[in-house]
Amino acid sequence: MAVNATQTRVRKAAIRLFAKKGFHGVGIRELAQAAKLSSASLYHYMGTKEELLADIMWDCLERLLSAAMLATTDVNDPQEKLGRLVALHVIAHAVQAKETTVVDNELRSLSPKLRRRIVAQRDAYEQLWAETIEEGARDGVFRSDKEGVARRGLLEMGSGVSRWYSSKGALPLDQLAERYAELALRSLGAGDDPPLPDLQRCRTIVKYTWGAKI
Amino acid sequence: MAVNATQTRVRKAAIRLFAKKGFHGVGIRELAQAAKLSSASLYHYMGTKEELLADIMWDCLERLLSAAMLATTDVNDPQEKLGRLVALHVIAHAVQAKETTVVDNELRSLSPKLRRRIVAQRDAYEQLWAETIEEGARDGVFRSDKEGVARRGLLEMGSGVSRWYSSKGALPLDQLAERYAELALRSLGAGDDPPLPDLQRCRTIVKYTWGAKI
DNA sequence: CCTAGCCGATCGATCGATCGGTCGTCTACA
DNA sequence: TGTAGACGACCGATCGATCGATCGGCTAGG
Repeated sequence: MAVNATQTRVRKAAIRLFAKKGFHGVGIRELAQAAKLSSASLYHYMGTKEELLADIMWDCLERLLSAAMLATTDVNDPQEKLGRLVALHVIAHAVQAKETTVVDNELRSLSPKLRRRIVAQRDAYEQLWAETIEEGARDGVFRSDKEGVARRGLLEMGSGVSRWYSSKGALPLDQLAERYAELALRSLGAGDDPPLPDLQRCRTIVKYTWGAKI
Repeated sequence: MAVNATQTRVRKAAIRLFAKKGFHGVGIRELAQAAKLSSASLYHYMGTKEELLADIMWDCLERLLSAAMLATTDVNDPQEKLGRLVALHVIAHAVQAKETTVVDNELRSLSPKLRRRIVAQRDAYEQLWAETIEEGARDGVFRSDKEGVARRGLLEMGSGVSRWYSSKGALPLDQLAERYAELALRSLGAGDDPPLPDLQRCRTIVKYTWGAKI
């Protein structure tokens, strides 16, 4: 966790640059300049460059996971539950596009040891989706997705939002999330006009989890 | 276009390494070693490292575009047309996972000048999807997608296949493509049991376009 | 003898990281 | 209250390694 202003500056700069150019495309001198520090001082606020990357990814995934749990713990209906997972995923990927871009693209830049920890965190998040889809299949409201094709497809679809979403775009964020939830539920066979999730709650949770923004 | 064995070796090595580690994560010495050449000799078979990347991306997109056109020119029914686009996209991303990974991830590694050419090619490909969805909406078989949300979502969904598909996985390629076509058509509101595209034709086209494989 | 194919040696630049330090600010004790 | 000393924040200089790229020269088949 970033605890002071300078450390926050380093993190913010790293997120922005890693998202834009990729981990290996950013040098520490460039990072230092963006954080208004010398490259030497950088090392007062981070471990190695790779550890900084892992910290950023871990932090983002932790928030995503806790937000998803917060949004679904009190829900039993699989349709509402999955709708919220999709909406939350989309909203997070729209509002925190840079962080999620780093999480989605830079796993390969981590050494095996650090990567394992991050992958475990990601798997925990995906497990929430898997369970929800399974519940829905058991209840007969979703088609079976034993092989995880739908789960993977829907996750990728939602993650793609971070690649093109713009707050100045044609579609307000709520409608975007709604459309994706709709798309997802329909693709799981939940009928042509599936129930839509509690968007307001999802937005509130995102706001709470990441602080300010939105 | 690769014209001789050595040039092909360079291309193959570059595709494999760029897909695995990212453009900036691969040095020319490493690339040379993988292609069984000295780093100096590499430059007999390529321009700069960046031009090599652009060549690879251009080549892959050109094949994808021509395959998509080949698969749809004689089709009028928007459902069949989109089903074929999705199936082709998925099959190509499964069989040519490394190439498509590079195309999807490394646009940011290109300088503006080279990037423009590649983006134009990609836009032409996406335009095929946009037109097909629009036709379907005009015919009343698809929901409207004026803002391109569904198009973008479905493209990202299909592209994600290259990230996890394995020929040793639980699902045979045909069934995978079928499931994605199904998912896509349902999400566009084409009913709960949409017609499935001519998979055999899609596979044949992929085989023809990339040669051997599959 | 020419040329295509190939390489060792090497270029200047940049990489990630570390060194020995300076500069204030804060605290503890006389 | 005065001051010695510990400390956090920060940086210029520099480390060895590697980066992408180029050079001149060797070799073998036509």
